[in-house]
Amino acid sequence: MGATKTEYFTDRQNELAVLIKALGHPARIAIIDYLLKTEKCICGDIVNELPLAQPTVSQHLKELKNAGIIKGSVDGNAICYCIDDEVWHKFKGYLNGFFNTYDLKKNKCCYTNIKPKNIDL
Amino acid sequence: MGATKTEYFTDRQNELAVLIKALGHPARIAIIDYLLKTEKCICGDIVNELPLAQPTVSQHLKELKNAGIIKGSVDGNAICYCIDDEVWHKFKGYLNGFFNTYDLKKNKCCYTNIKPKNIDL
DNA sequence: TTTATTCATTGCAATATTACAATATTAAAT
DNA sequence: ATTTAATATTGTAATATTGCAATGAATAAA
Repeated sequence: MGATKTEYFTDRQNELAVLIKALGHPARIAIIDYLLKTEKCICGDIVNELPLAQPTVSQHLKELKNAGIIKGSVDGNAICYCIDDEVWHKFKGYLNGFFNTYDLKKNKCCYTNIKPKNIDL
Repeated sequence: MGATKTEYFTDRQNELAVLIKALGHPARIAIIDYLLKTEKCICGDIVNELPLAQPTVSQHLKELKNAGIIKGSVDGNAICYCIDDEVWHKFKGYLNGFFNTYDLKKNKCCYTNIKPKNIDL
């Protein structure tokens, strides 16, 4: 035990979980924030921007890269990291499916619609 | 060391990371999938739907509840879980900010635009 | 009031994540 | 060739997550 049982879930569920999980840390949100707001996607700039040591940032970049969300290219002495267009749009599509489904459903939940007298936990 | 340094990040980065992290597991994606597709949001139905033992599902439900994504109400002998409308929309708003920013940016990344001759890692 | 039923909690083992110092690697500059 | 600069990797400690059997708590049914 201890390891996620990915074999029991659908490909979509696993793929989406990998992408979402990779974003599920404030440092990695901060990295994406930075890549979205600046033209400078050099690793050293990201390291300077974040309040973490260089190896820690490198590790977070690696996780984002493993999930496919960012990609890196050699730029002389430095590494340039940027968002992977294809993966980003796939990710966006998955999430749109999620959130649009909810809108269609119009929150027909038992708490608000079926059992109004129930006690909130 | 070992624990996330939340104090160094913005409230938005931390809040978003908590929401995203809570979704970052295929079982929890599956739970939300189920809540989105059915009217029956009874805990036991979720347990039957998932390929995991009851205590494990209970724990996943607890994590989604702790993050605020779902809420539960007592329904006699059972517990009814459903998506929290307010949190869900806040979540959606955060994510829209993310993905719309990228569209505006039009992927002006060093790899594709600035340094076309670089080698992909 | 027993006896089910439903769900949560506890306790535990396995595994994964987070963080960083120290070190390695690679390319640029001298 | 040596040194410098940028980034990755390794090793390690602390912490968190995943999963489940066993047990507990609360309500419903008998």
